[in-house]
Amino acid sequence: MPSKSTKTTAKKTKTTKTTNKSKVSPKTTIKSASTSTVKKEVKKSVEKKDKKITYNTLRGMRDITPKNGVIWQNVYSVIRNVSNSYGFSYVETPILEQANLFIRSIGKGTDVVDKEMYLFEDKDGSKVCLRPEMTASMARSYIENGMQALPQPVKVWYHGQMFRHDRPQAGRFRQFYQSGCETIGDSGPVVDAELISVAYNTLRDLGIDTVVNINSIGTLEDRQNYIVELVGYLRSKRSYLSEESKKRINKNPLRILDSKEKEDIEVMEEAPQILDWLSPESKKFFTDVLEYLDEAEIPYVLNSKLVRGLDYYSNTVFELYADDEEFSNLALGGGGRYDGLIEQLGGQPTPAAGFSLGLDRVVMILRKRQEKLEREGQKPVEEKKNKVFFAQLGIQANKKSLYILEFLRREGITVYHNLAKSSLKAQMEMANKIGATHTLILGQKEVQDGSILVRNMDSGIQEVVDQKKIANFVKKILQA
RNA sequence: GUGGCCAUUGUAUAAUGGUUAUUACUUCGGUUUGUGGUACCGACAAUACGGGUUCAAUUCCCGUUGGCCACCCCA
Repeated sequence: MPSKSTKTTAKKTKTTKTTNKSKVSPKTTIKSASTSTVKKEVKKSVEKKDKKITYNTLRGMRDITPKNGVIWQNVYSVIRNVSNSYGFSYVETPILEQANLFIRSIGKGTDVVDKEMYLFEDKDGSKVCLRPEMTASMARSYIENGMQALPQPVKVWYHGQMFRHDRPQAGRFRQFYQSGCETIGDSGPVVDAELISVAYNTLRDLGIDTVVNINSIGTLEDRQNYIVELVGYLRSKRSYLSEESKKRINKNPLRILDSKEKEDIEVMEEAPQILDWLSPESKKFFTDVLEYLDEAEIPYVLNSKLVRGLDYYSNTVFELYADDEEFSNLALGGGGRYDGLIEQLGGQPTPAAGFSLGLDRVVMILRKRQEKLEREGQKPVEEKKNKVFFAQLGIQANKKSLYILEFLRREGITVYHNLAKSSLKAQMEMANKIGATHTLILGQKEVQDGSILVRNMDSGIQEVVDQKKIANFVKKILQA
């Protein structure tokens, strides 16, 4: 990870440096404004000439490097397995969308739309934006592709980059990765519970135990009634609220519920609870969801202050937090039901629910844990396995190498190699560095014999193996 | 968007208002030709950018950019 700042260095060459020094050397002691300006201008031009232009990632964006690649692939693989086994189909949608899609669905007045969207004009003047989340895109895709004609509900999963112009922070980036599931076309509470179960178990399979925070914000009608009541209460306590929350009374009163300000927390203790304002149907729905969770043995906490910032949610809302003090402030995922969204975006009235996981945060936790283990001297699991390196020597062997590698690959065998190196010594060094337990050596002699030399890197014992039998021989090594 | 801390090679570091900016690791090459781990030799590689103060700035000051962290918000 970038523990240090990115280096955007303009690299001066040595020659530049020396020229600079001599140009600015104190020999020239004549004090005159004009000469010193001239000196500086000369210095500038010399420097600029030799400066290498370097490029770096934009703020809040980052590379996934080979060092972290393994862990990301592992995360993807777990997500794929879990999502597929619950019957979700893989989908993708474009990163660039019409801006209005998000403005209408997420809602004006939310920070995501008002402050954080990567919004710009396309060449034809239309407003487009980098997607800040996936649910609206998926709803659009459902309508546009006529998925109401598919057996309902349509269950999909995805992963991809989202963009929000936020100030970067621990576990927060401007380009961030989300993976999630959406179930569109079924209004049953079991759908909500299943989604929570998928989210919960995905994280559990990755080795992260979580606690589900859950709440119901009812239907739009429930919520409107509640907001009237809440605003009334807040106005009566206005003078006790924080400055920030005073502004929120009109703009976004629900947000005051989860404020972290001391004053606000005190005021909110007496505030009306949304659960008391749910219609009987909403209440029933919520208790049903909870019963499913109980049966599934998924740990959850009722959190009446959980509201979530996107307008399209209705009834169930939830967030998952790591059951680990070190990371307890970061939501690893969240979601909820959004029964009104498809209709709002121009489709048939269609119930739906979904969740997404913040993969950057998941990876961050996994990486920190791995680093901790490494500090304690434990080898990563990967390095404990047997690894095979292939080395070649001489032109004939070198030319034959690609054939052998492909032959082994078809047998499902992974071999590390560096065909660009010619000296055996250099290849042995490399084999050692990557932690190979065995090295296959193909030289002039072996090409003629139709054999391959197999060296055990620990014992140094070498065996001559017939090329025809090499695949099975290597398989045995890798299985051991 | 607001605030705090920070910025020297790929990584981790040392030093200084004034000769060639330290050291280690990594990378690359070598210590004679078909054998790695150790040892030895060598090479590449940095003061984020812009401006100011100064005879002289990597060092002091300001701005910008970026990083870390918190708020806001969210995943």
